[in-house]
Amino acid sequence: MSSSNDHHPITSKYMWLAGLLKQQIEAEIWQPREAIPSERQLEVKYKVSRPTIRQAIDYLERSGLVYREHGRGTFVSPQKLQKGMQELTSFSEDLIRRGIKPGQIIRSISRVVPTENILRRLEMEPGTTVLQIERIRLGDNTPIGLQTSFVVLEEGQEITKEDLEKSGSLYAILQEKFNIIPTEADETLEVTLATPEEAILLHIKTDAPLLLNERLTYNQNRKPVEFVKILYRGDRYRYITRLSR
Amino acid sequence: MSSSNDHHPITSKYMWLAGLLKQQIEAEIWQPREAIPSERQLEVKYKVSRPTIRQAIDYLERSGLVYREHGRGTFVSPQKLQKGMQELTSFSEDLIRRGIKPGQIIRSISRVVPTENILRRLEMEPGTTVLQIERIRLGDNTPIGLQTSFVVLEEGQEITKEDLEKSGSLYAILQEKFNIIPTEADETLEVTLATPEEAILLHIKTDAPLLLNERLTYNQNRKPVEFVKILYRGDRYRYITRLSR
DNA sequence: TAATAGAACTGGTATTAACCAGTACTAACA
DNA sequence: TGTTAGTACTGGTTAATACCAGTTCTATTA
Repeated sequence: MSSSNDHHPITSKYMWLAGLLKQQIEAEIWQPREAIPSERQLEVKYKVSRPTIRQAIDYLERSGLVYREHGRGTFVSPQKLQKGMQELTSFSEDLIRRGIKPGQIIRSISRVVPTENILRRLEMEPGTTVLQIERIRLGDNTPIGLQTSFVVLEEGQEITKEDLEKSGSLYAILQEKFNIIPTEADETLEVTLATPEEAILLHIKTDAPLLLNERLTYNQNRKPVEFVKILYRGDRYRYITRLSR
Repeated sequence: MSSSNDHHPITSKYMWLAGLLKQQIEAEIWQPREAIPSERQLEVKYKVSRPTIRQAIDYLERSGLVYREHGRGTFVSPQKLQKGMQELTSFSEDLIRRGIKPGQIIRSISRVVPTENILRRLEMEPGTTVLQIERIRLGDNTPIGLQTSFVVLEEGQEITKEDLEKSGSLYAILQEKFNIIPTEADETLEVTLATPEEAILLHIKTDAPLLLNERLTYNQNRKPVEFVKILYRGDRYRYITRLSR
């Protein structure tokens, strides 16, 4: 099971075509709002049938790289570089994207029986254990957040401190070690004030305002994967997301 | 082929099928995680070709109503009622969904020349005017947010105080009066502290923590439609969203 | 000259037909 | 008895073909 391609594994002809077109769009062969070749033209050029062409363009449209106008053509979306911002991201992917160097201090990592509330949210049987990970998140080497994760793992599936220190990204480990792929998440954000303990860890004053981010993550089949609580320093973090309908 | 369906106008056979399946799913004909009939079975039952069946199921899958497993079948997603939470919503749609009665006090509505910063974000020519709307947002009749909207409107396109008071939703007015449909938005959330003026309007103390939500909304073709700033009372509002990749 | 009909493009929908690729169960085999 | 190979399901991919439905421009017409 070799990789050889990260974003668009060539598993099918339409994915190969989509990757090819994506490359050209990113190389700015066409300007934003400029039309790409019509489906009939692509059909001739790449010698594939129109259904396949349309499948490839469907994919690009869903990814937000192009938009279609009936009777006019298919056009390159403006806003280069912002691609994928709507994607479900991990903390480290998120910071890298903004040009900030991510870092972390792992405070603890152990199997625990979570509170009833968390157990219910993770849709688990009473008495089951989850992996709890407590981390201090750094941005350019200064603390910006306190994170506590509760990860649903079978008996025998374990993640070590070394795994986390090497990769930095929990999502990358889940995918590589256990083939668990987070695909959807419900998030809430609200304002809270720092407790004395939190204040010390984040190098701020007690009662300083914090951004509390709670996230429940699901895999492909809507099974809960992880519940996370992150307390961000109000003065050093801004949450960014993209919505669509 | 009667209507009886509001969200999915019957414009095509696959949409008709999708609506039909959606009704059955919502009527809980099949339990969550239970398989719906296979594509070949549906082909016979509804007398449509498999590509059409697949188009309908593609739509349902994107909507999050079902998920597919290669070699096993297509299954009903759990979590009824949460459908559409990932959608781009207006403030009022948002509150209704949570069972809170939305309300508003319109403080001002007028054409203004916005600041350079906002002009740039809305991708407009210098000197152009936008419609500025200042509102106090209410939840169950108490203030929970201060909202300032900057809406891109052509000369002649106007929205009156009466329009807003009647409908309550800016998005509904944009769609009905001018056929402008917001489809995507970039949002940021951060913590700020209340200025004396903001404190008075929101019935809180100066320097109380607030949740600042900025949103830039785009239409189908990625043209900016609206820039909004909303200051929420930290003690009365929790932001909810859904992410997916 | 201005309005209009139509041709020639664009993407959208639908059908037919094969075959590939996972999954799960069963019957034959060692 | 336990393993294995087969088979009959599932969804996934690709093709060839036809026609529908918007958009744009041009050449004809009044």
